[in-house]
Amino acid sequence: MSQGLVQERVTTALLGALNDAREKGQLKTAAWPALSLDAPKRPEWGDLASTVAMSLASSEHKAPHDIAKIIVENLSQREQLFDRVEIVRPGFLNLTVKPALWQEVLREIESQGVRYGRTAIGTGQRVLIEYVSANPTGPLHVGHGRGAAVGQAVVRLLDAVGYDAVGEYYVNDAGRQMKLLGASVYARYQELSGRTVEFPEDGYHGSYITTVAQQLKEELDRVASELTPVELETRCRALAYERLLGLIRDDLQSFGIEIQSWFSEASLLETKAVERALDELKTRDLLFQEDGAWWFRASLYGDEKDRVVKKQDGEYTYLASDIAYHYDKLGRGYDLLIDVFGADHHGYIPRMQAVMQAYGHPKDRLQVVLVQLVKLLRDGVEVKMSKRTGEFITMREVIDEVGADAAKFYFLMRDSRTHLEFDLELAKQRSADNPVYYVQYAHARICSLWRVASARGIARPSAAGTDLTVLTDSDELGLIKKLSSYPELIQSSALAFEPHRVTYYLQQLAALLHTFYNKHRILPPATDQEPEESISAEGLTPERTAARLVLMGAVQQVLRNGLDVLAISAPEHM
RNA sequence: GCGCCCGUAGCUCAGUCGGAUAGAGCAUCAGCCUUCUAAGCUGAGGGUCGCUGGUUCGAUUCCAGCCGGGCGCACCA
Repeated sequence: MSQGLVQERVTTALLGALNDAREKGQLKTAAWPALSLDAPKRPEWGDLASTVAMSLASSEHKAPHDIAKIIVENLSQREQLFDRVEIVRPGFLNLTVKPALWQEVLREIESQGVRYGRTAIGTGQRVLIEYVSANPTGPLHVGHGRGAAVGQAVVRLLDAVGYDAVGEYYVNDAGRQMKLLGASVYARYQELSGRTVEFPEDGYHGSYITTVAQQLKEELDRVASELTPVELETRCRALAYERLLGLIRDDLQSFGIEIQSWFSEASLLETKAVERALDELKTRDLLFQEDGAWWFRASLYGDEKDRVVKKQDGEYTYLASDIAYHYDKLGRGYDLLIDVFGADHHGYIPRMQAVMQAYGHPKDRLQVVLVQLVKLLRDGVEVKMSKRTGEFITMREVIDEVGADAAKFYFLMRDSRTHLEFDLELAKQRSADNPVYYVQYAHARICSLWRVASARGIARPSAAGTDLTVLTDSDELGLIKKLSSYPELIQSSALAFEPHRVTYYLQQLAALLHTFYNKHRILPPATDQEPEESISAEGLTPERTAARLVLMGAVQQVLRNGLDVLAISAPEHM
C-alpha cells in the first residue's frame, strides 16, 4: 500500500510498535490487520487516527484501550514523529504529527513534480480497457460521452499506479447493424434521387442518415449505372461506415479522448479468428449443437443459461465475435481486461465472465465498469431524447455548448453506476456554482500569484531552499494534510476504477485553497501602498511569504496532476 | 417471476474492506471587493442515512426479509 509520506512513516512506526510488543510477549496476534490511518473528523482528534487497537481486541482477548496503551508504550520514535499521542474512549489512537513532518510533504511534492501521486503497485501488469465501442452507425450521444470520459480516466488512473494500461475501441463493423446501416442509407439515397422506396424495418431513422446519403450522392450517382442495387447498397454501407467512423474519431478527438487502439470486429471474421475461438471451446467440450444451432455452455460457469453462438441460418451471433474478441485479448497477454459497459448491458457480464473461465482463466480477469445513463437538463428541465426516432442530443452538441473540460468534469463527478444529472446551463456557467471552474480557478489563481510575484521582483522559492517551519497555521497544515493524502486517493480510485473520487478530491482541495487565499495574504502588498491592517497584519515576513509560495506551488502541482489524470486542462489564466 | 444496480438534508450527490457528535455543493437567509483574479470567501437553518429484524463492544456501512425506482432476462447488438 503506498501512501503519503507522513502516513507511511506513521504506519511504519505503528507496525514497529506492534512487532516490538509481540517480541516482548505483550501481544500475540500472528498477522496484523491492515493499518488504515484516517484523517479524523474533528480537529481535536488529531491529524491521523488508527483503529488498530479495536480491531485487535478479539484476537488478543484484551480490552482495546489496553492494546492501545501497549502500542503507545512501544512507539520508539514517539518524540520525533508526534506532538501528541492520545488514546480515546473505546480504543482510538489519535495522533498529532509534528509540523516538521508535514512540511516535508512540500519538499516531496516539489521533487516529484508531475510524478507526485504516481505509484508502482501495478508495475509489470498489463491491462486493456475497452471503452466507447459505439456502433459506427451514427454519431456519439451523451451516454457515449460519459463512457468515454470514464474509460479514459480509468486508463490514466491505472497508468498512474504503474500498470501498462491501454485503451481500446472495439468497432462493430460487421453483422446486422452494418447491413441495416447500408440499407438505410441506400433507401435515403433512392429518395433523394426521386424514387419512393420502403424504408427498411429496424433501419436507422436519424436525420444524419439522410445527411450522409446527401454527402454520398454524387459519388453514388457516378457508379449507379454500373452496379446492381445489391452492389450499390453494399457500397452505401462501406461509404457510410467510413464516414460515420470518421465522425466518431473526430468527435472523440474534440472531446480530448485518445484511443490507443482500434479493433475491428470484421477482422475477426476475415482472419477466421471467430472459428478458431469457437474451435477452442469445442475442444474443451464447451460447445454443443441443438435445434440446428451451436450453443456455448455458459451455464456451466454461473450464467443463467447456455447461449447461442451460431444460429440455425449459419450466421454467427454477436456473442460469437465477442467471444473471439475476448479470446484475442487474452491471447495478447493482458493480465487484466476491463470492459466499460452501458448499465443496460449488465446482464452481459456473467456471460463474458463465463468466457474467461471457459478459456481457463479466473472470471475476475475480466472486470466490468458500468456507466449509467445521463439525464440532460436545461435550467432544471429534462431534455427529452428519443431513441426510436433517432433524434437525440449528440456528444458533439454537448461539447460544443459547454466545452470539453466542463463536459468531462461533469461526467466524472458521480459514481459511474448512478444516473447522472447534467444541466447544460449550469455546466457552462462561469461561476462558483460550477465545480469545473471552481477547481480550474484555484489553479489559475496560483498561476496569477507567480505573475504578480515576478512583477514585484519576488523570485519563486524552492522547497529545498526555504525554511518551511513557519508553516504552522492550521490552514497551512490543513492544506498540506490534504496534499499528503493525494497518493492514497489516486491508488484507491485506480484500484476501484472510480475516477469520481478524484473529481471530489479536487473540489475539496480547491475549496481549501480558496479559503486560504481569501484569509491569508501570501505576497506583501505593493510597496507604494500603506501597510494593511486586516488580513495582511499577521506578521507577513519574507520568510513567511517564501514558505507560503512553496505551499502554493505544491497545491498547484497537485491540482494539475489530478486534473491531468482526468484529462482536464489546468488553465493559467481565466 | 428471476437477476443486477440504486434509495443519505428541499434538490443533486460524497462517504460504507464496521468505528467517535453523518459531509459537500445547490437552493434559502445574513454578511464580505480602495488588497495576490469576487469565476472567490464567512456565517445560519436544514437528517428516523427507504423500512424491519439479525451479527457486533459498535451498523448509514455486513447479512436476511420487505418497500420504492431503474435496468436486464433473444438463434438483437
